[in-house]
Amino acid sequence: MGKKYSILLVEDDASLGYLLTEYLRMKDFDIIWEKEPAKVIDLIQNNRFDLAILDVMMVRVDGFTLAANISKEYPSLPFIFLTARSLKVDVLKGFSLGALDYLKKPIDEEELVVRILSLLDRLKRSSGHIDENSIFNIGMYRLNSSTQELFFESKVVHLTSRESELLKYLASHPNELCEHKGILETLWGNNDYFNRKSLNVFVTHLRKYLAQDPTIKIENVHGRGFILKTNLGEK
Amino acid sequence: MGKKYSILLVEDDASLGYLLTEYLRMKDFDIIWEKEPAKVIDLIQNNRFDLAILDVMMVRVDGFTLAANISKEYPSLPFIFLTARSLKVDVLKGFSLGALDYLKKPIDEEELVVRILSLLDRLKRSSGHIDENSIFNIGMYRLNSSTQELFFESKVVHLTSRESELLKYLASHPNELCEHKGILETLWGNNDYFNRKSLNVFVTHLRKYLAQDPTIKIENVHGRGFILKTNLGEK
DNA sequence: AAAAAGGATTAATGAAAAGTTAATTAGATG
DNA sequence: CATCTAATTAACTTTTCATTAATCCTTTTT
Repeated sequence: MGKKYSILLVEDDASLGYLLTEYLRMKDFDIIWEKEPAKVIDLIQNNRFDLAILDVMMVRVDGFTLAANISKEYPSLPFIFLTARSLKVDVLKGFSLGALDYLKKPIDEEELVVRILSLLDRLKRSSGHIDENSIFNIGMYRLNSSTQELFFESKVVHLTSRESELLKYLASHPNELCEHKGILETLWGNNDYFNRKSLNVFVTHLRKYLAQDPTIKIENVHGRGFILKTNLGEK
Repeated sequence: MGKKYSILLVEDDASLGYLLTEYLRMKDFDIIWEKEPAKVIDLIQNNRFDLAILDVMMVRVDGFTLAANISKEYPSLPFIFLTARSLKVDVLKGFSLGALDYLKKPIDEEELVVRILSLLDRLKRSSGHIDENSIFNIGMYRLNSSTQELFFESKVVHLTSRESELLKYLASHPNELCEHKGILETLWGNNDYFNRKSLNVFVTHLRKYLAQDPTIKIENVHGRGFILKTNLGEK
């Protein structure tokens, strides 16, 4: 399955540190807990982290200074703050340093986890990889792109992989123009005359499958691409 | 001079809505405040937003349901929740619906702004293609230059690429002289006798499309270029 | 006022794009 | 190797749209 996310927790408070470490580990993160801010840069140098969680109020060094150092050396490492200080000026400072979130104590572990996952999933997605979501509602149809099945009322049609990929692509951007280029590069890896011809064939296939719901339609924009329109005729 | 971010605020509480609208507008966001959840989908259809801010507890519809509807039709529109309910289960639900953040009342406006900016700046960076401003209001018409659609009342006209590009160019400089040279070089890449003839043909097309609103008009300035005049007849 | 240049409008043309159906190729499976 | 399946290619039709042409109208210049 998906690889574990790897997280660096910098927290000099023993009980909170222990609690979070255990909880996050239970939630299937790879987590390293460092109590000593001075050792952090070294740690980052020798490991690959997806995210750093920094306490703002630590005894030896404050989290802001630490964050500044980290992002100077490793600007691509995302980080969030954890803090008892919920002074407004601190929140603003946290974000101005480039933090992706700023959580106030008392920390709710579950909330921490969903915030972390929301952040990391989004980062992963934006860094080029396709989203894993496999169920798409398309008008009265439903596509399961991992089984390549298209449901309508009680019937099921098994799509071929190309058909399914194309429909998934369109359904991921409903009511938006999907340019030829984007489609071809995503599905075929390149954009040449013949693949373009292929694309037309698959659009025809999909239109045939989707013909039973008049509120949706694959439209062509001459010379540009296709749009999957939903909600046609709604007021 | 980066482009303004465009934000949809859905909030049925008049005083909070007013406060946030004014504050965000002051902070240089383009903001549309909608009190009526039922009208939201329509608004999204007719505008381009960078972000939606949804109140969770509204009288008619709850924000979660609204969010679910929005992200079904427009999954690429990012949204965050704003709420008095800080029940843990709600926070979790909010994120599970795909929210990018979940802010608890009382809202600190400054914090709201830095969180919004943090989100949007990151989205912009990651999405590669910053959705060029593609919606233009032209009198009673509305152009979506990305899908090449021109809306008037409930009707839609599909423009050709040239028509759409030209109207976009004119609408980007309303009430200003657009010189032949500029138009031709932008749309055709060069400025010769035949392209100029072509330009005239497209101006005629656009005039025909835009004929139903007497408050706008494409005027010619002899020997120089064209002007898209808006607000004609207003005092 | 006549001539010349610019502009508006409509229609004809031709090339490219899209749509469709069918044939072919390639890859898998047994 | 025979069979099946799915992607690609081919062949052909239809549609779309930018360009060009033709004609008439308007503005500017002389």
